Amino acid sequence: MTDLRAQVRERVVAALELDAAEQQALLLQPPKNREHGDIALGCFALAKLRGVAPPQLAAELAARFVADDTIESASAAGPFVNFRFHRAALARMAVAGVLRSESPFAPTPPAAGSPAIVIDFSSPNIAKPFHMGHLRSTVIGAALGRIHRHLGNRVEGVNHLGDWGMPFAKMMTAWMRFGDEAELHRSPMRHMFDLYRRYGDEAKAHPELDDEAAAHFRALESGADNEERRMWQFLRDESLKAFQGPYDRLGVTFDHFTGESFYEDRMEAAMQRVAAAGVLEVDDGAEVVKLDALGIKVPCILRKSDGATLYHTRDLAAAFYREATFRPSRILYIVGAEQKLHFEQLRGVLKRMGEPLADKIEHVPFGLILARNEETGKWEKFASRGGNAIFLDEVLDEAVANVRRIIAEKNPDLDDPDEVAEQVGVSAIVFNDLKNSRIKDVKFDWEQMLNFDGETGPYVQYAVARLAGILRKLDVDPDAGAALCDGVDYALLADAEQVLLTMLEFGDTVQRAAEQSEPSLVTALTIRLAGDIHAYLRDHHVLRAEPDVQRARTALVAAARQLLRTALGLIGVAAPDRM
RNA sequence: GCGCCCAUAGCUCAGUUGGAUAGAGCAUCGGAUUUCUAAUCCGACGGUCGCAGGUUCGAGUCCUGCUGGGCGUGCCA
Repeated sequence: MTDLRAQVRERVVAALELDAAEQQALLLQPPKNREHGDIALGCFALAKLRGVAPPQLAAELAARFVADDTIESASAAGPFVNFRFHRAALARMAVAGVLRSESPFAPTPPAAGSPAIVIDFSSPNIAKPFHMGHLRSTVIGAALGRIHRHLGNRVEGVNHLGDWGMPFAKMMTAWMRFGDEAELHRSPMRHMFDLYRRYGDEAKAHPELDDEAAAHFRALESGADNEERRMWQFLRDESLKAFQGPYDRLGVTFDHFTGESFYEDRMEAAMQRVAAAGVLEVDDGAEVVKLDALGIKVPCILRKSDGATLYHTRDLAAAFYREATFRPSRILYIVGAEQKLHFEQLRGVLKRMGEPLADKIEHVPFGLILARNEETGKWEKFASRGGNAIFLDEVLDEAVANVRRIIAEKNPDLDDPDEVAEQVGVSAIVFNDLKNSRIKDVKFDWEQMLNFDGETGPYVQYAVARLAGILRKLDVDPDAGAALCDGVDYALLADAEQVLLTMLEFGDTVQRAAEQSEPSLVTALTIRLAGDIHAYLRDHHVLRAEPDVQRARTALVAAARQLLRTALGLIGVAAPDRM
């Protein structure tokens, strides 16, 4: 609620002549019960600083406050002061703010020379199909990228592909042992997935396969132009081609496709830096950095006893590279919560080296995707090897097909049902993933995922479609923007205060989403705004309204549609005007 | 064993540096459509916020212990 807060804050600071410390303690919040006012100040912290009782300070502030043409009143209620805005001012801030593309409703242009936010996300392992497990990192990272760009930050989105190391070496081993040339060229990803499962089965009985894989990895890392290298290149190319499908459907793009292999010739320099800092030790033949002093019991291994590099080695080289190339203020790693230790170790190594870079490393963890075990009824982690990995395309197709059925039933005359079904279906899956706090596990439930009633993507999209429908009937260009503000009497929108107040929370919400790396805050706001709109439209007709009222409501409808589209856009959800 | 995360309505979840009477959706039940898209709206039902202490004027929120579930725990990523 950037605008409301700022205005009240300014007035309170002036009324009470607050010093810097007191201003820090000034906490403005929307009241739980909106009948109290539009924004409230709990006087507890402030009163403590001044050594007076909170109700007394509240009363004093309310008495000193002078109403103006923006803030209508300030009234004390016990230890709280409730501020109320003139309804016209509220409407003007929200509706004109949106339609005139003012901050924070429109993207802020990036400031010259501002530091970058690097976002390491998606990062699937090559030679494996893109499955549900990859969805979370992909949509959370993409949403955070858009949110930061909206705020005017420079963003470098990096797909840190798993195209190096043992997982890949295992795939290569499977290929050399069980691969079928014709099959590979006919359906590369399918064949690779079969090989992957076969390796898993065979390795149980024959652990020596892992030794073979390790040998293949050493051969690849030797840099020689050999069979391993040719295989690596082929599988990498095929995988990237295959991944492009899901990325296109999700509308996700990257600035860089620098996978682990990119750091092949940068790891040596990174190792030398660690050695030069004097923190590298040899333990059981491996080169490690001990982190006990930082409270991390497990040392960070940077080179195996057989000389091969590891995940940590590449992440360290990547951190150095990104620092030098992008000059970032933050490097966000959108990686599952189960890898928390990995990033603590990475930070730990940098800390022990005395690198300020350590504080820029931010692991943004998220919960697992769980499947229901039909026998026990309990939620369990997906066993990707057990063959119950669900391909993303499969889920998207199912959602789209379901939308297609609903369209046939509810809106059979729609011009482009397949296109709309794709938009709505894919969005439903993305929306569902970004709905809850990212740290929560996502329970993969077909029934719930395909139910489009209530707090879902289609619910919010439907609000946009209703709003667009009204503008269409009015013969108003939905994107007319500022022109729609002409001659509007904002006082006539007093009955839309719930919608307006929610709209005014947008700026603060986006800000918090960026700070906390929590896109679900934006998702939740779209649900609330859509709900407010749906409720408002029930009792407030636009087409049948008197001319003055119609003009004001038209502006409101256009602004609400535009803001919903902006907010949905941030989380990667498209909003068609008809559905 | 140790470390970390989670626990709020039957289910899935919100709850903003601790603040006013703990809120939604799903499910169930009841109602609203000659009126801008009923993928909607309105209402009802539903809570010892896992348990026990503690800090505080005030705790779902902070601290300690416990219980239950999950994840992780040197040569995988």
